Amino acid sequence: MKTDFVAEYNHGLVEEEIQKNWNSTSKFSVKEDKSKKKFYCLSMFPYPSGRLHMGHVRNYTIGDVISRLKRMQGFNVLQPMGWDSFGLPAENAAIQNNVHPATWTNENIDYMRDQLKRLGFAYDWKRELSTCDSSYFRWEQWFFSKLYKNGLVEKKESEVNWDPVDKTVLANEQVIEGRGWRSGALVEKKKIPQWYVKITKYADELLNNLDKLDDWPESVKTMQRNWIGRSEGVLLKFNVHELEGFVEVFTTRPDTLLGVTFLALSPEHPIVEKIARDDNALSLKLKFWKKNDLRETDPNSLEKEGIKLDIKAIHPISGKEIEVWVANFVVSTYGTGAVMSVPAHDQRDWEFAKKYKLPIVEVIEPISPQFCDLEESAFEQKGILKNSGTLDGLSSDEASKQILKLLERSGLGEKKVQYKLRDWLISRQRFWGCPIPILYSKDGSIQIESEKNLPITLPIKEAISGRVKPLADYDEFKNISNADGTTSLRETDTFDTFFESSWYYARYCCFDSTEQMLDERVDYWLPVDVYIGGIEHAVLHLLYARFFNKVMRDEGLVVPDEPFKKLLTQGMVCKETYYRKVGSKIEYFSPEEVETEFDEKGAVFKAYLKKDKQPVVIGSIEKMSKSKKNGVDPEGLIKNYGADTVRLYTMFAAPPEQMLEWSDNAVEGSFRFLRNLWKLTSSVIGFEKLGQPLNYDDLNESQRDLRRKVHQTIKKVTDDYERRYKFNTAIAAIMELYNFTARFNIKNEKDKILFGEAVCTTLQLLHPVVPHITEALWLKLDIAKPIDDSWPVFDPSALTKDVVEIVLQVNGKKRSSIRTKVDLNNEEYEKIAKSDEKISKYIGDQEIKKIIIVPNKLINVVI
RNA sequence: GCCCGGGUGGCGGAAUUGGUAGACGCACCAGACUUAAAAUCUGGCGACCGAAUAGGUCGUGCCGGUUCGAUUCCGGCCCCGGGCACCA
Repeated sequence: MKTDFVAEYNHGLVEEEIQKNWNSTSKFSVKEDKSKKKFYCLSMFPYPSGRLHMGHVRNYTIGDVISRLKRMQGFNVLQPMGWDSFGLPAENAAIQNNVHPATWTNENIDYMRDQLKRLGFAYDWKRELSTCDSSYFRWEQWFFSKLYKNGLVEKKESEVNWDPVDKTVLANEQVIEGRGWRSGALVEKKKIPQWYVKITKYADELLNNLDKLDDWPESVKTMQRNWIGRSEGVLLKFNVHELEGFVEVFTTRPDTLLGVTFLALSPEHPIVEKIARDDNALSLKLKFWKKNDLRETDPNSLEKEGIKLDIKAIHPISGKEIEVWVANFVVSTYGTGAVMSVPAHDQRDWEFAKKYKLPIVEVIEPISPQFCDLEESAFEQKGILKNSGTLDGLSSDEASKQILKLLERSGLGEKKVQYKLRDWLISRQRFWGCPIPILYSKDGSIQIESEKNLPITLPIKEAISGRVKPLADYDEFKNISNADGTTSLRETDTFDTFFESSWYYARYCCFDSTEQMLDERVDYWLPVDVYIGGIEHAVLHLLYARFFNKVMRDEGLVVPDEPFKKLLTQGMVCKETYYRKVGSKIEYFSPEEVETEFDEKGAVFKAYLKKDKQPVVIGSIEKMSKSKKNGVDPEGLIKNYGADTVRLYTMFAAPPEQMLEWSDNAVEGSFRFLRNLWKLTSSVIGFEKLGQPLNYDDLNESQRDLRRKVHQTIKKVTDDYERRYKFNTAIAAIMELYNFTARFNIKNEKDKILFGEAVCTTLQLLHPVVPHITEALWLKLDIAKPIDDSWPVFDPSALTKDVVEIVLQVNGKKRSSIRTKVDLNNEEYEKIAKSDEKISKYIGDQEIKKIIIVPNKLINVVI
């Protein structure tokens, strides 16, 4: 390094110089190398919203620490970055600011790319991708046509949220209190044909493979299991003479079949809709229920209601006639949209039966005598059959088998596995998305776009006038003239943006392939070794990506069954809030506007606004957000303290999976540490043998202590980074090493050498977290070998001790401690315990029952 | 309601296999330096009793258990965060 550094730590200068060096050598650019072990470290790519927030900084710092460690350990590390650049905010910004979504998006990408570079992440920038580029999404369109040909795609009618003013479908999140979030219009339920991908075909594999994901958090796996929601049961038919047909129901409790006293159909059930056509009263009631949508109301507070239908169903076993009801508590989208009601053994049915005075027949008795009063509630557990004819006395499980056999024989029932998971609705009526490559002929037939016509791009002429409309409004996009003189209509829906993010991890491996979606390079890099991102993607993105991977595997595009070997979900970044209540409204204040007072212990007990000196309420710790005014802009912090300080603090304040509470004071502390590190390292400049192997014979006690501390720290930090992913404790250990080294007295040449070794090791251990300052200092020390060339390895012989401190306990309570030689035998330990002054005082004249010895650690005398 | 997490000083957090609870950092307090302040350095810092830098008692959400010994294991309860939610 040519710059002569001043004695003070100048973060701006250091980071600029070091980054210039990285960029000019494309240091983190990688390619496949079969001679090296690969490591693929991926952080979830951002939506280019405008600027980075602290959540991004945390996410990407975690990834960078892991990547840099693995690089130092000799792995061939791939760490790419890109942009999830299709999506609604661009469309809204476009309409508000009269710019094209692409313009807005690309400006944001440029700004955020600079921010990422300023933070010094070791990305292979040549692989950068943006999902709104046709070079990316053309392969998505190509892959969609594969799915189409394989029957994994279908178009079907479903109910969606429709905004009548904006004339567009809204996602559930965009419906606020029943109104469109932008137009404010009352949202309608509408049935329109939509494209679906049959994720349910992979339900079993998606579920079963979760067991193989040993390095995924249990919570995420549980969430996916619940989302897939597999349950085994029986699908059975109740004949209905009036309809010359039957009602099908799904049950997980066939053992309760003889307790069925009525059927309950959902308000959207086809039979109900059919009857409602000639029944005004019923039709009105259905409309009323629709208005008070069950899905948006607390089920516990919603009163169960129903209407008896004028039809009867025949019990498949007893042959008795039972009533058929429409009931508002039956969900139309699960199972068959109809249930067999067993009021004695299902709480919901019980409540309904009580209200409408329907019969309650007990068919299951508790196994062990336990109090169960059907006047109070239903008995939902398994037990012993009664009132079930020949099945009486059987256990629930045995009875279930028998009933299934009976039903199968009569053709009225069969075994069935039911999932909560539904097929994935992928069409969106939006402009800023990837067009679905489908054509409709005049005769209404559907055709997939031929491969040679891909990519189907968005009409971008509008860039001039800015404002975008739904794709359906662009005639030149929609109307297609075919070679044979006929005309077709193009599909005007675009893909759900989760489509793009479901396969980007694979595309990074062969980012520049113009001929194929994926090529043989994916075999080298996949699967991703560590995937880092927010827990909010636990189900949606992570389930879709797993699904995509399996379909790509079945297409022969990738090899592994699962895309992400380890998943690391980082916690939110939070900060304290301050507010005042003005009437019913809450007004928030940013921490900078607020002054706080401490009590004598240092606890904050009073806060008031700087400008009017009046008190404000100290609120809870919340996720950083604009509305709570508690956000911290990374850019200002980088300017003031440098990227290294920001990186150090975000890693030090909390373990990655936990919530991180932001504290400006503590950031200052991290900066202080780096400044001190700069000073300490400066004192080593010009020392001999820096970064060289040393001779460790004939060390005195204090030299051995220093060396032991160095090697203990290497051991702990390696384990914390690599196995435990606990960067906070790794940094704490390095700080301890720093404190130890700084207090070390240099008295001779050998001291100097060991001191130098300690400082160099500190820099190496810290390098993944704060790469700029450590590399700058390393260069300043003029060590030939690059800092990131190797990872220090601990020397077990350095850890040995001659003397240890032993804790002396009486009845498990610490009473004394003593320094002894290591590895004494039991008699010696006992002797030590008995001869200790304090211990003998506690023993007095009492009898010693036993002595427990943990070698080199603890002696416990039990009296 | 169900399913996951979690509860440790003034605060963020540590204690990895049951073995010295509070590492590391922040805040706070005191001292040094300074005309003064900031910065920096040194020391203190769980609570209580105590003149104490002597000694002791209590202490990891609450109640109980196992153990020589429990923040850690078991049973019951309370609170907080997150997810799902009339899923038959």
